[in-house]
Amino acid sequence: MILSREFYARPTLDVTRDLIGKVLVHDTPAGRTSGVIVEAEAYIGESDPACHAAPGPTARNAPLYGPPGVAYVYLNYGMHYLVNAVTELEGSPAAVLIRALEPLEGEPLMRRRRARGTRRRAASFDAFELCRGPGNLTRAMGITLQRNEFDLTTSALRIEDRRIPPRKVVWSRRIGINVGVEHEWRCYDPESRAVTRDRGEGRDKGEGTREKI
DNA sequence: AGAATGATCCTCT
DNA sequence: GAGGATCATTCTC
Repeated sequence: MILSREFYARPTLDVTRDLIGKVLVHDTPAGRTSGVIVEAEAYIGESDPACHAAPGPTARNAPLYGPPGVAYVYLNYGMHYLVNAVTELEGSPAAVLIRALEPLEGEPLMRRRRARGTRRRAASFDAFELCRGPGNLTRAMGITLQRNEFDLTTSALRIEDRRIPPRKVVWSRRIGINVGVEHEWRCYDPESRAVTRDRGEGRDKGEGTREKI
């Protein structure tokens, strides 16, 4: 079942949490790829300095101001496409960045896309490595700027509820930003091997989850 | 363990 | 013309 527009027309943090366990699907001439969302981040409004809407409306961030349930895709660092799902009502700029997936369909195609242009062989990729990180998952799924503003409720790029058993979720600070770091708006399944490894801030908690190999 | 680096290009001032 | 919601690898301490 494809997620409805109403699903996205809610507070962004609710949508972020509820997207964990849903399935991102992309159909292309090369075939279908899909994966279970296990990590996502919320970017909320012009008052969130890390949100692309922070400077006010521009040509690039226009989709954020549009209706919910639409894809916002943009190029980051000159080489990575990042995909977001626009949330909340039209005129209220907010979105959820999809950060990691567990591959479901089209894993061989994902391997080929990830290996393309590199020295690595397609077979050398670990399954959980294919869609770990927002730039990696768009590469594996063949998502480019061309998909910007696509309707996630009807198009070849969509998010479905496939009744995957509920995932455990935890919240943390967002990754890869220097402003708005105080918000714990990153939501992920701590037991998924596809989740981005936590670099950056040292852990000050007594929760010594320092992993050894 | 943490910092630096390079690939690479669209968007806004 | 500067600066990114990155990633993997290579450095330095």
